[in-house]
Amino acid sequence: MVAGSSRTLSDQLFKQLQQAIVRGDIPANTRLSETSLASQYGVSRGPLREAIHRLEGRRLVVRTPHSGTRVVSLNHEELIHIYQVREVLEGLACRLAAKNMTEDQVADMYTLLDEHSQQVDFREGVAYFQAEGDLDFHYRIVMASGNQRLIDNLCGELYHLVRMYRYQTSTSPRRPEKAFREHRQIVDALADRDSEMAELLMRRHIRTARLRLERMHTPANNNKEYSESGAVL
Amino acid sequence: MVAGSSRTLSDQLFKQLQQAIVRGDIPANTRLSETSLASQYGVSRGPLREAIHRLEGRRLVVRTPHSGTRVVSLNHEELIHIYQVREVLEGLACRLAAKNMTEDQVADMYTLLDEHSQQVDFREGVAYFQAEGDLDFHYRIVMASGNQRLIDNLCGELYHLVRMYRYQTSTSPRRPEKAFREHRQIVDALADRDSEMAELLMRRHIRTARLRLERMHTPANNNKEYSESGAVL
DNA sequence: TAACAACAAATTGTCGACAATTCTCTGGGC
DNA sequence: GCCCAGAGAATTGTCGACAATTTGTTGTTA
Repeated sequence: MVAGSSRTLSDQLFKQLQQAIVRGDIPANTRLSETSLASQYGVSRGPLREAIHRLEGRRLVVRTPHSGTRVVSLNHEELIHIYQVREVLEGLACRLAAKNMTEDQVADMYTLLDEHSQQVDFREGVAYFQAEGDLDFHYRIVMASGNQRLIDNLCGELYHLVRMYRYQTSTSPRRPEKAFREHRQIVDALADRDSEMAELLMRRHIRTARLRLERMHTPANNNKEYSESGAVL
Repeated sequence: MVAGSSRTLSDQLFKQLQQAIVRGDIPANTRLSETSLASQYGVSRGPLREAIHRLEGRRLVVRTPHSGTRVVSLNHEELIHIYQVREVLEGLACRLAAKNMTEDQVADMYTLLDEHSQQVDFREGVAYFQAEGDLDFHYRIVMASGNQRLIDNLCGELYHLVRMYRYQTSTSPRRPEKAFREHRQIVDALADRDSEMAELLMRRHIRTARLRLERMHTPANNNKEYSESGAVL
């Protein structure tokens, strides 16, 4: 038991397993054996079962009675569905953030944009940095919304799933710059306290990503799980 | 063990407890003792703990380590937050339903409207019928969206919470008729396959309910749980 | 050779007991 | 009379063992 010293074993296991799944250490569609995992983490089956049940609540694993639990594996359609939900939820987050953000938080957003503007120029490893930076960007706006339920939905569930399924946007290498400009527009709207515009821009920003996903839909990769790779926004 | 014969004890307990909480048989903020509940339902603590963990995933109970779990109790602000999320999610559901609904489903919606139009006239017990009918109306649209994640979010979580916290709209007795007209407009948009209009109307419909909630906010009832009563939409 | 049935192995579901932590109540002191 | 400390009780957390169900295999039969 090395990291994440929570109060109870179940909490520790929950965090460890969640991190392992999101980071890809446990690949999608992997079967989670209770006995082997219990011995692997050096605990009994009781706390491990509870952790798995909580992962099920977060929709990170799927459980079938008497049969076993598997790490969630999204097909093309399910990923599109997630982006549809994400579009409206982040639109709401942006609208609320425009009202509730402090001036300091707005200033921090501009600082973040400056950091990203430097990274966009580097072609090496831009996918990874841009991906993490992008999630950071969205993360901050959601946190500033002040709506705890919205925060839980996005940061506690959807972002984990999105992080699992990042795609290389190989068809359009100029996408990072466009995404960056969109980010700038969004922050400008936040600074202006223009909540309507902020919601509209964020929805369009994510809708763009979804349409890109939909375009790479072929009968071949339908009903087929994706492998982890690059960034989409 | 009388009803809801699921495959496993944990499933049965989960459904029973969820129903008991939503229907108000177990009031909000009630402390759930594992031992007493276990003996009450005639099972061991193991399955009951797992059911409670799943309820925690659905956000119907709140658990504090080593201290116990309580039925969720929403204050005014949290209920507003739920309606904010509901507004955008149901807007999305309506937009998708306008595209995906079959002609038969549209016809069923008109049939449902006819049934409601008769109930609206009855002043006796109109709150209850209107409340259930309203949830039925929204429920069908969400189910027709075809987005499973959206369905889970709304029907599996938010609706249960909304059902727990229904308010008597005592300030405006003419609200049911207005709500009914709004429902009719929404169905018309669905029939026209006008997804933009459908989303806009549904969002406005729920926003109206939220604004009514916000108006009945006073310092007295802030941070105070509400009791179950009538309908808001 | 293919299909079906019975058996065996593995895995999950359930239970009761023990350990650790928290809350409460009582007693003493200021 | 009020506050703090400590012991006790109650509740939750954890564990190992047993029971029930599913799955894979093997053997038989058409």
